[in-house]
Amino acid sequence: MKKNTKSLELEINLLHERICSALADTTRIMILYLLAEKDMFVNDISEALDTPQSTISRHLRVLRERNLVATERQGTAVLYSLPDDRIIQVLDLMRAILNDQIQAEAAITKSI
Amino acid sequence: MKKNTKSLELEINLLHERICSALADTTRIMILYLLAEKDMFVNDISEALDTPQSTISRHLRVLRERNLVATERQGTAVLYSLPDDRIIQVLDLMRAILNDQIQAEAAITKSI
DNA sequence: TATATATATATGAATATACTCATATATATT
DNA sequence: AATATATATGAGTATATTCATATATATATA
Repeated sequence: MKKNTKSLELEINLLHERICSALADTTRIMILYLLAEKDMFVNDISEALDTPQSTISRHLRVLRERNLVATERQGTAVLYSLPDDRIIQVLDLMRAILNDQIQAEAAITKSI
Repeated sequence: MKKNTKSLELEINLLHERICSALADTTRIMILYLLAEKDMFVNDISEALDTPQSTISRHLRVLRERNLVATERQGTAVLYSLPDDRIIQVLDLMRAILNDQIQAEAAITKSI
């Protein structure tokens, strides 16, 4: 009987990789944090991050393809929002780990 | 007075990106889940994943550089372990999101 | 209906990074 | 010397990023 270890299911690991890849970009991380505060249109994000609309549009596409952002048309504009707040929990948890790493490193540097 | 929004600190965002990048690879995700179950030597991981030692070693280096794995020499061998279980929490939370996405999609497909 | 606006999509080009494997060498330990 | 691992290198392949530009589509307004 082959043990169907959760950690070794290839298919879900590939999806998992796709989610992580979506987060592996500073611009997309910033977009997600912006959307955590309020829903925004593409141009709002483009201005907030001082980045061309086509570039933001590509990043949004990556996030949309992985269902990390949702869209809703409002008149001529498309409003972006977060369909699942847990992605912010994920990001915050990583930040907590990061902050601890930085503090641990600072402590080592100080003690030398 | 400039508001120092947590979400827009570039420096930490770059570190954040590096953590996410480290997770954005199926092999590394599998390595982390293996190490969540027990500490392992490089050759153990290499066998478990049926992947050359040099490839595993490169992946471990990526994880080590970001402090996502810790090392401890035991005789001639080097034992790898997880210094911070929260990285598994991060991965599990992503899986939960993924599973909900998959189920939502299945529900839509069924209803058509 | 015609026009303007907002966004998506497509394409090309330049650049960069990452992955894999194979192979070789260096280093630490027994 | 033998073992375990790290490190380095090269090659092939693949993917991602950015920007610029152009076009397509949906909607609102005149």
